[in-house]
Amino acid sequence: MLSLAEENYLKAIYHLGKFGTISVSTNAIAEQMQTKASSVTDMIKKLAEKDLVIYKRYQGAKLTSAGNKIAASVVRKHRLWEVFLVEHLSFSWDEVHEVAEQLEHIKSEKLINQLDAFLEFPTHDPHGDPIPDKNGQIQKTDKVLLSQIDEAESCMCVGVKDSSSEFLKYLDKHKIALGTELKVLSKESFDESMILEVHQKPLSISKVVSNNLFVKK
Amino acid sequence: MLSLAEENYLKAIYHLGKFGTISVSTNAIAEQMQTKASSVTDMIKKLAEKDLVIYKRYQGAKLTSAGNKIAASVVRKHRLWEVFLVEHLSFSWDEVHEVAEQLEHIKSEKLINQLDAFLEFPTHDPHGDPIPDKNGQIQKTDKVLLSQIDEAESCMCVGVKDSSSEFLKYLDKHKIALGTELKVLSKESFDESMILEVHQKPLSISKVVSNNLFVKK
DNA sequence: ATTAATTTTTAGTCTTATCTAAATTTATGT
DNA sequence: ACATAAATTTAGATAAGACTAAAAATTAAT
Ligand SMILES: [Mn+2]
Ligand SMILES: [Mn+2]
Ligand SMILES: [Mn+2]
Ligand SMILES: [Mn+2]
Repeated sequence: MLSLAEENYLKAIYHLGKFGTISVSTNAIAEQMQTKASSVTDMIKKLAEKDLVIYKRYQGAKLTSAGNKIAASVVRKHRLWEVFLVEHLSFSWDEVHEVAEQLEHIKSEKLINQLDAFLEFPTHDPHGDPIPDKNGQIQKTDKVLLSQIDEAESCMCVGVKDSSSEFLKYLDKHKIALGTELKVLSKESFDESMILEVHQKPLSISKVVSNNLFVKK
Repeated sequence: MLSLAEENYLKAIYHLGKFGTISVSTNAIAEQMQTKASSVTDMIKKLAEKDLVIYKRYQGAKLTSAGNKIAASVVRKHRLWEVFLVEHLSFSWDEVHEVAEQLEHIKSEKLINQLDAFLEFPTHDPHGDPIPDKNGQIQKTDKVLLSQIDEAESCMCVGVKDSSSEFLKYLDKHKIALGTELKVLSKESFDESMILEVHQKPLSISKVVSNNLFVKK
């Protein structure tokens, strides 16, 4: 049984390693975990000892299939709890992350399977991120950043890249939620800002925004 | 903000101290916590430092009002989660305790208040134990042990003193649940066993059972 | 009132997870 | 190729929470 710290390190490597093939650098993990590189070295040695990561000195760490499975299970729990908080406890999407960070470490197979059923087997969390299945598999979607959309094209908001409370509140303010239809009226090449049509009204957004909003055509 | 260990010690003292007035002995806490007396001494010193318990060397520990409030809040969370697991996630009453031991440490005011509302403000957990309110107050009921009931009297099962999985499964087997009506047909003075009428059928139970079942007349 | 038994505390050690500072290895620039 | 910069690891320290063994205080028994 893994400690909370071990689970968090695996999750950090999972998120940074994107597709499992790349080795993640010590410094990158340190930044993600808000800790020091020396602490990371200690931990990845321990995880390597348990065959959860592959570690070669000065070469960073990569999840093994056992490590990937555990990390995916933690992410699965995190995202299922986020759905629960939004759907049943009236949390808004900018409030759930902190609590889910705690709930993701609760250890009970039955709990998570029953929660999954109670929520009617959701496929995505409130931020549009996919929920891994029991085997850690995620169904990848064809979402793309809003900044990639051409002028005059329409699309639907399906996720956020930056899920900070600040960005989510910005979206709330402008009535942009998952499922909202967007149309790109024009793009300014100078600063890469855009004018959108949202709910029949024009809205000017900066590149920071279009680069953090996932859409589907 | 308190650590998980600190919260568990406060809860142990809360459960052992019953009405808050009595000092709880180091050994009693050690047994409850499944740890050694020396570890308890270290911890109650730390809790005394934080003004959560009153500690005098060789005299055991007693919760302060601040300590009592925190302990009651942990118990509140434990019992609310137990209700959630039984009512919404199809857990049986003998499966909830272990998971609630973990969930009781999740820190979020909003979470617990929303959970309370979602559950429609339950007053008792699946074992018949009262749920403290936001201020740590519990409404005491007039429940009594089944062993105290006289021959020919009827009563209703309202709680269990022993909430071990073994005892709960024994009750399940004999179709005794909270709300079940019981009638004492006879009492054997020799071994203090009883014959009950349950669901229109006679059932012989030992003193161990009648001493661990709370009823209301 | 002593002695013996029990309870509690102290002293010292261990593990986990963190840190700082110094040493080492790898990457980069000329 | 060599010097310098950056990244990573090692060494040593610290804090929380647990343990064992020994000492001290309290309680019980004669
Ligand atoms: Mn999150
Ligand atoms: Mn999310
Ligand atoms: Mn319980
Ligand atoms: Mn209970």
